[in-house]
Amino acid sequence: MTSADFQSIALDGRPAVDERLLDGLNPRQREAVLYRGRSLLIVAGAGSGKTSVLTRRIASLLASGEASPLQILAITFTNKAANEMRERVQHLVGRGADSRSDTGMWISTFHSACVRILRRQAEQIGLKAGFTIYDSADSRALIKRIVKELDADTLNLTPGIVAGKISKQKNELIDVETYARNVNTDDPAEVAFLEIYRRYTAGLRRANALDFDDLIAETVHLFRAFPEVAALYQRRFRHVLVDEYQDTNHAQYALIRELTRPIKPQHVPEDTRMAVDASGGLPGASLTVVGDSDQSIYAFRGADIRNIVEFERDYPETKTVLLEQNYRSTQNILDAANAVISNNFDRLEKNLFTTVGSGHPIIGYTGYSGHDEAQFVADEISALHTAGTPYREIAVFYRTNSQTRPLEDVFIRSGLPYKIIGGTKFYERAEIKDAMAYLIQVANPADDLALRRILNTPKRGIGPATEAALQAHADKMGVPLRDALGDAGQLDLGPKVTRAILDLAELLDEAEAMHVAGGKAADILLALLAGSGLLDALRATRDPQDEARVENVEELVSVTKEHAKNNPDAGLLEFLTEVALVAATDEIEDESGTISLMTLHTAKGLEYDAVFLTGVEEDLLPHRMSSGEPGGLAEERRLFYVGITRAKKRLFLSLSMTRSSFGDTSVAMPSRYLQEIPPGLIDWRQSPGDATSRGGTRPRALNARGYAGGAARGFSYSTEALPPAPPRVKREWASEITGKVRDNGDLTLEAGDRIRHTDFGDGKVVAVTGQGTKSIAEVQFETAGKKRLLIKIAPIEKL
DNA sequence: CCGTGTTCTCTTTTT
DNA sequence: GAGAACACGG
Repeated sequence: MTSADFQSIALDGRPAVDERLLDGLNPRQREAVLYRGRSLLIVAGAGSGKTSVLTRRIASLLASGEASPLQILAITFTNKAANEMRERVQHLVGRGADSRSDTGMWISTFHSACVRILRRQAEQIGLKAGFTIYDSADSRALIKRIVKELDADTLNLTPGIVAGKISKQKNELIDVETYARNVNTDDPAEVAFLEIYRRYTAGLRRANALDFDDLIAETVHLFRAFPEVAALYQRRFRHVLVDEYQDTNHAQYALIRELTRPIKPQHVPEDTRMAVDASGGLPGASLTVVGDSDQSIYAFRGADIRNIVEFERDYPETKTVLLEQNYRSTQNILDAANAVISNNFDRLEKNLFTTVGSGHPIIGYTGYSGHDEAQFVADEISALHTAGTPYREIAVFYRTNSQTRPLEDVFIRSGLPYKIIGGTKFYERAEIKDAMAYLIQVANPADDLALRRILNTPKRGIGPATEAALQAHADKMGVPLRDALGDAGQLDLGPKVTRAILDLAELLDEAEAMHVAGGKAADILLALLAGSGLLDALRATRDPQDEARVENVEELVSVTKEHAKNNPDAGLLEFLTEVALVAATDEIEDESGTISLMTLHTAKGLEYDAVFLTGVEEDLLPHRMSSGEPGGLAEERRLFYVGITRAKKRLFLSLSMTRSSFGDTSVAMPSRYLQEIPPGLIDWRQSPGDATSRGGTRPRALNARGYAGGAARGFSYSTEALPPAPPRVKREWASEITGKVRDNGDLTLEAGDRIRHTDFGDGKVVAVTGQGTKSIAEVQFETAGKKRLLIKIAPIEKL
């Protein structure tokens, strides 16, 4: 591109772009595709077609010749989003957009992009290219060792707290030395934390390893310490685009900042064909960020909502485009979403609208137990499926992973095909981590953590005492543990143990030779499995679970083979990198005919015809843990908002009167956020009021529309779609939310007992099911018919 | 050193 | 209610 081209585009801001690229876009979206300038902020409400805008923007840059694929860097939140974007761009421009090869554009996550940069530039920051990426469990293990060494958990420094604190420092780009300079030496806890942080950092260094947060932070440090390295990437990436910008943390923000800095004249090569400015330097790359502060749900991970709210301040010449038209959901769903989110103050005013019409009402249901709630979900899914909704278009969301259990129980019993996205992942299974540890140790012999994991797996008689002896020897020689294995003969250990250690050393050496010679992950893994006897040991036991473990390890072998097939050039390192960075959503297969179960967090960015949002209860949504933190309740509300806006046609909100956690069950109350939805939008199959005081099966017509509650709370929403409010009717369950739930204590009933209910009068207990607080009595009333009542909280007395 | 049985923590969300 | 950490006996 010549200087003249650049100028003309910058001035009139309207490049000549093939009309077909703009097909079907509304004026705002067109503007977002076509604007040319230093920086662009696209505030994209949920479902406003931002992926479409982003892909067309990239395609238009390529099609008009303003950019070559090489000059594009697009950052997404997940690998799945990256793949999808790459495919769509490819489809639009009709040519290769392969980010894997260095000739293509980079469309990847923050973490993948940084690993690519760091593997190339590893020496500069004192690492070897084969560095290990520690996942949270690995970091936790290392921290745990250190905490134990220092006996630090005595003063509230548990591994979990320390891990969170270290992560926080790194996300704020505060390294150990910076932290040390500002530490309050009078506070023993802070001093202890500093020492842990120091040893943790040293431990990672020694192991030639980086944790998740390091991937970003170290790249920023690299760019700041070596301007000529930064210039390499600044010259290359002339167009930087960031998706889900609201969830970037400070380190990620700094990374973008470094990448888009103007390039100083001394870093501009003589022969550049790019447009230099008056001083001989190059202007910074153009930056496009897309985000929605209403969907910021990762503050706990350091995401800084200010990054988007204050974007215009940080990049003063920024153009802002607001996308409010929603192409995903029905008006009913959007009304609910708008009403909920409008309770958050301090936000960019935004109101989603659609032209598709109001659609179905939102369906609500209150179960007696988590199991009962799950049964409702399963029944409705069966009905939807019968009516023609494919399973893959149905999703069930929940706040915490522990809520999956009753859902799984019922789904299995109902024969519904489902897949849990995230949760206990394949790669977190012990046997997989064992096999992976062999591979990691081969790729990175300095990784003591990986070696310790496999030292005695499978059992070869190397216990804690032997490990300590090896470690002592390694420390004395100042070498990694791995190098100590070869010296086992000098350590005065038993002949059997010595033999075992030397065998292991030999096996690892052989595998390392394969790796150095460019061997494939699959071949190396097979050699390691055969040589170590890991599979044989699992096959030999009588533990029935080991059968599944064998299958899992075999599955891992297929994964390595599959990886080699898809990436012919990839070796062991590429395989390990990919595994380390897989995200929950990457597991979703679009073709599969299964229902997707996932947390609200992993639901972000996805959409389904029918969405079930379960566990809409106090202490769950908002989660109990969130109420203590500043902004916690607002973030939980955004989480609820994200969940609602995933639904295209049907939305189901459900909760339960009781919830079991920790083994025993407790009474749950409806979420405060339910009150924020205009009551007329929800058709309660069984409202919280029905479930507590009326025993269920209340005629639906009474619940359907027109309760006056809610409006009093002062939120604004379009009333046009609703019928006029009838004269004030008793608010069905408002008081139940803030007021106390009735509690019958240890009242126990059994079949044959006679009871009196405040609404239904006298009746006889037919049967009692469930345990403890969950027990339900089936009662035949003299006048009201048969009802199911939750014994602990129903308004009843024993006669 | 290994297996078994017991107690104790733990659940927020994740790249 | 599960998984990890610890204690104890072989």
